[in-house]
Amino acid sequence: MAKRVSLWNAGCPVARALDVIGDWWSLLIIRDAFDGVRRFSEFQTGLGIAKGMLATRLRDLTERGILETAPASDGTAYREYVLTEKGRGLFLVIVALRQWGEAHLYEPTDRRSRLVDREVGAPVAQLVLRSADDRRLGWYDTRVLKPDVT
Amino acid sequence: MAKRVSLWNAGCPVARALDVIGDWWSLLIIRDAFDGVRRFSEFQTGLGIAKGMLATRLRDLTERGILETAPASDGTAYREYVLTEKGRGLFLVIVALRQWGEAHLYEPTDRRSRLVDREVGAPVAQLVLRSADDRRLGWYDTRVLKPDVT
DNA sequence: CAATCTGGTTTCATCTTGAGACCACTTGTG
DNA sequence: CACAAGTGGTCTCAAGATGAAACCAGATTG
Repeated sequence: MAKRVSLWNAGCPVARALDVIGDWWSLLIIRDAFDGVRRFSEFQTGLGIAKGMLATRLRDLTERGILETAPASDGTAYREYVLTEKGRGLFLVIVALRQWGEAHLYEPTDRRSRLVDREVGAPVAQLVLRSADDRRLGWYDTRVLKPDVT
Repeated sequence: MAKRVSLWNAGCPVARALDVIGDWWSLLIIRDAFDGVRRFSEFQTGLGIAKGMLATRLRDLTERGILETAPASDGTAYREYVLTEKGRGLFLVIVALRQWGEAHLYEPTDRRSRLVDREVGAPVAQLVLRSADDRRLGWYDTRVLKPDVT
């Protein structure tokens, strides 16, 4: 049996998150959804994903409460896929991936999309992790506490 | 041909990042690396991953400059896998996933690991996106600028 | 120096993915 | 209203990816 392993029962939120959105296409679909893509065919042509894959991904993401379907906003009888509150919560995951990609995967001259402040049009600031009392924290300043062994 | 699609050439840093670390196991390996795991067998038993998979993942991550090998720190002749600077750059991606998981995938009563400030032992603050001039930004305050069509 | 541990590689069965044919229902066009 | 085209899928099949387990060489331990 080579069924894909499930991480759902891990006591680690990272593992559980990856169990839900950790596959090849999910985050790309969600990224496009943030960019305003809503229709099946838009996702399909934009991502170049096989229709079958897209259909199952959209169904899974919907079942997991990350997308929801809505009647088409243009008045036609078709459906649209829109991010739920839970799905919109993934915004910072996408931003973190984007900033890492920008910093480590592109040459300065490479063309790439940029995330800008809608109001001013300027690139957004780098994400920063802070402590509860607002000190700047690097990875070496933190520690993962295992779940309480109640 | 059902070869896995490559996203490397996308003009989108999110896609390119997912091309590098977007598969099932990579981020989990990296998470464990942040938690101090270094040895093959430690990764293997900790993750419950098949040895073959782990071997190829470690090789890929090393080739891609996210991990590097070093002589074992305990003086034996074995090797260790350690995050590079580029790999450590993924810290905020892991944190973002963790915070999303905590917020949306757990009941308040569920046992789970927590990320704390090493110095004080208190949970870290929520990540926040800010504009260049330090205003707080939500997803609706931002926009993705397509690459310049030079 | 024999037993065991570490860090893999290989093999095989099964699952997932990608590509494309096919289909029902909706819309647009005349 | 009739019909062509568009939308949103499902189904099938070949090939790639994954998981489990056997196997192995070199390092370490007793």
